[in-house]
Amino acid sequence: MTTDRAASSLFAHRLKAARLALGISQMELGIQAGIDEASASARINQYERGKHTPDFLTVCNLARVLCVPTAYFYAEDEHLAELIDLFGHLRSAERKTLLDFAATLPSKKKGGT
Amino acid sequence: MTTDRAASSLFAHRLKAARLALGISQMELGIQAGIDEASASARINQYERGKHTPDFLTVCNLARVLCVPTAYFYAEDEHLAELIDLFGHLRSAERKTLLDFAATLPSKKKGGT
DNA sequence: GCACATACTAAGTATTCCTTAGTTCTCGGT
DNA sequence: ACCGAGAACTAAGGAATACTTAGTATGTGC
Repeated sequence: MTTDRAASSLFAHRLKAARLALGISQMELGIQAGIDEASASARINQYERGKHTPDFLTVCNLARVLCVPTAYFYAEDEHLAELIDLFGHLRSAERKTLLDFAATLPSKKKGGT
Repeated sequence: MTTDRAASSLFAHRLKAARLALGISQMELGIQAGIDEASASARINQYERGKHTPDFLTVCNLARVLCVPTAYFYAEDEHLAELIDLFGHLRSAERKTLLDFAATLPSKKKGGT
């Protein structure tokens, strides 16, 4: 399993991908996320290179700037990452519809009652 | 918005809920997640009370024990948390089905093409 | 009351992050 | 080729946070 090794780079990878999708610089991302202008560039770079990991509040701010749910950064499964991203762009009614549909699908185990 | 305040307790809340759903003690959860027996109880308690936050690798281990995707702990939206949990119990084929269905739903903005 | 399991906490040590100050890389203009 | 500007990237130390240890509280059955 690559879970251990991937753990340190998963967040970094998703952060960089989301930033490039928006087409802004590391410094700009940091500033818009509320980081001091003097350290924004260094910090975002450290995050994207996997050198350091931000605390949860910072991740929330980054997610807001990048227009993805916070959970997106922690999705190990690629399909799950996409699903979370899509969910973030839905209205309340469609979110409910999606959830209801998911509940109808057969689960792997724990058949329930 | 309660995003800021919730940030510190969101992980704690979801961790406790998932542990209780499994019906194991704080110490047992910690031990099964690979934490030293001597500090497992204290650490899990600190996590559930929002006193401290574990690093990403530890979160992955906790998720494995608790049978939820890692991203589940970071879902701000309650519906999203449920969706992630359901996704975790699906087989590969059903995951794809769910993702395809999500893609058919109308998105909030950025109508795109 | 006692014994045991579980939950919880304070405090010091250990570890990690944030800030600062800078270097390297890339590219467009001349 | 050279220069300048913006972007990416890095080392190192001070600042902040988590982990370990040791112990206290709470609840339950005997």
